[in-house]
Amino acid sequence: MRTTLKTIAKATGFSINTVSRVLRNDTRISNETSVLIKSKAEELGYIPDALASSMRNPRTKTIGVISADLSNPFFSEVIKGIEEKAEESGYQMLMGNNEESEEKEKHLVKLFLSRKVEGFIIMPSHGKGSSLYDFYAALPVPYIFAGRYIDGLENHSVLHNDEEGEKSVFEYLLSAGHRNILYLSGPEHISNTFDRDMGMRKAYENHSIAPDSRYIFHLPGHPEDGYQAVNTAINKGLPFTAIACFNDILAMGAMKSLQENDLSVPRDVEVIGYDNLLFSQFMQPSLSTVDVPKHRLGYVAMEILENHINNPDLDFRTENLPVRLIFRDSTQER
Amino acid sequence: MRTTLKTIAKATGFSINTVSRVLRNDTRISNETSVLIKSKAEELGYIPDALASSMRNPRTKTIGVISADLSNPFFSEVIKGIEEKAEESGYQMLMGNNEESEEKEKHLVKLFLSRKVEGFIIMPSHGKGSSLYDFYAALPVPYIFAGRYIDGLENHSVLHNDEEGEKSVFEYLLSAGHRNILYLSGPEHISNTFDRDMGMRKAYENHSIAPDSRYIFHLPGHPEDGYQAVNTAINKGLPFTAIACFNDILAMGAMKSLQENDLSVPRDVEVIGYDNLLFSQFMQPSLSTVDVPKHRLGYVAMEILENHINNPDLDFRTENLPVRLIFRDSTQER
DNA sequence: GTGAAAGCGCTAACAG
DNA sequence: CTGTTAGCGCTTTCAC
Repeated sequence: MRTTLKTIAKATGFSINTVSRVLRNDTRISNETSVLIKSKAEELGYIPDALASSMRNPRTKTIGVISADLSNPFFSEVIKGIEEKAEESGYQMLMGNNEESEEKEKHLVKLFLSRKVEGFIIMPSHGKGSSLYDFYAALPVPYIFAGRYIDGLENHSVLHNDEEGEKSVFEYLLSAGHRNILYLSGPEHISNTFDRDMGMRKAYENHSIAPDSRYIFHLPGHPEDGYQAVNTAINKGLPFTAIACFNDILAMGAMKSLQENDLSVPRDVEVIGYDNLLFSQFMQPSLSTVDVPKHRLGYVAMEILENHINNPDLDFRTENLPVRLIFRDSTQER
Repeated sequence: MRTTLKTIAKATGFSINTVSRVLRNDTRISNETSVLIKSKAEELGYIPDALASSMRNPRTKTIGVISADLSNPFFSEVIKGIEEKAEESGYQMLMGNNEESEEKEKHLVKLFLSRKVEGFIIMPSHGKGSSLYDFYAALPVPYIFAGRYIDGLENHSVLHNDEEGEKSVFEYLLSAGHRNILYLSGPEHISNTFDRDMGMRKAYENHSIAPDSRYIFHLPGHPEDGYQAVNTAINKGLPFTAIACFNDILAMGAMKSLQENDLSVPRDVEVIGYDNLLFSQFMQPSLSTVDVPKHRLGYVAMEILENHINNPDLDFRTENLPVRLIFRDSTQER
């Protein structure tokens, strides 16, 4: 039989209640009693039943974290940030993977709700034209979207200024004189793609140039996609002198294609990634990229969530973290 | 007020019990009743309280997953494998990070136990000379160590044949004629380092050569460590023609140093990594490495854990997954 | 087929 | 300072 408060109560002669109070460090308990009960609890290997406790005390100290893909290094950095703050605040994480499916995401949220999580941090699978607007709007607990947003629920998001980030990339490339820039963009159903495309367009506008749609690829974002896209461009005879990528992983694939085609980076082609993943500084040549504060994104999301948990009436508002273009060896400028 | 079984019972005129039965798809319920109650539950937005349910029904369908570092791409692949099988089996994951500390690990295990997890998958922070032997040996639920083991609890582990893996690396290098091989090994407190060092030694033995301790570095395993170690070797004037690394991340740093020192890979120096992380095939030159079945490791660990949860009397036994040396462009052989 | 009653382990409210 | 009582939401046992 598992040791419960009852076991300890019987063993010490006190009431269950007193034992409970001692173990929660409640006031108004004599020191002797406290010491006695605590040592007995230790002796019996008492493990509190957090589930039973949550039945009376609604604070489960648990949050739900749902990401698109646990194995993606971008998300895992974010999750680490979440974990760090959660741990500091005494929260535990229930984790799941939406596998880029809205159905799966909804299912997980329900499951976690059933487990009485006090709030959610979600990296939603779909943002633009999400079918989950109503679902989220009706959620009984606070929720924060990290790194992405859902149309109409922008105020629940912590973002990293995607528009500015991509704009700075194209400002650099256009100012450097490039006129044939391959743009390996992201999947169209997420907000990041939308915002970065917007940044790209604004940069073109500033230079009074119309972007050429033949140069824009919307890709899932894996290394092979970048590799294929660049191969395709080369085979089609599409001339280009620069490549802007939606993420470092695409850039990795793109560089591979360039190398195989004997195009030198940055002499023949300048390449810029996005995200600043750890490995990007170790590539050959090292990758110029937009630094996204991944760890901080997660940390801040948890900070905000906790704030909302503790202050249910607080209004939600969008938080937008700054990004920064970092020059390394894959660009002329350094 | 939250919708409970009671709410639905009141609304339909049935007893709480009947409602509970219907919602659990228990037998002996008339079809009419079932349909009526289910539609009412849907209408009222009923969310089952999994915590209350667990009080009577000990199956919480939750496991605890503790890893050394969520942001490490190796672990995140493993975790994805765990997640996949867990999801298939209807399990949820409570996740935490031991930050390479045994104290933190123990604390997390207790916390999760309190949450009534049915079992654990752990990537322990320390293996050789762990102080947690007694603690684990007394755990009231099944537990599996993934990728590492703790002395004396080897039978609780799913491993990837570390000794064989490193042996194959050194067999290749020694057979290719290398006699000055830099070995950037891992931290001494984990089992992987111990086993791989053993593999290295056996390979040397096969060739009747004594390994030179000046060539062996035990490092934490970050890119900077590899970078520094190779710089140090070069500055000391230590001659070498090959580098074997404990992981791809170290290899990444090592290659950077080589490139800065105008040493050509693989012409001047052959480099071999370990783990076969995604990015290793996209490095320049692409990295020869030992492929570790990371995803499978997690998947199998969860399979085994589930088996033990369902069959408490089952004996634990070590599972050892095969690894394979993959030749790419950082070695002469391809 | 359905209901009444008991109880999982804990905490809160009240009493003394 | 400590004990008694009630009840969180659910499932189980035993009736009918």
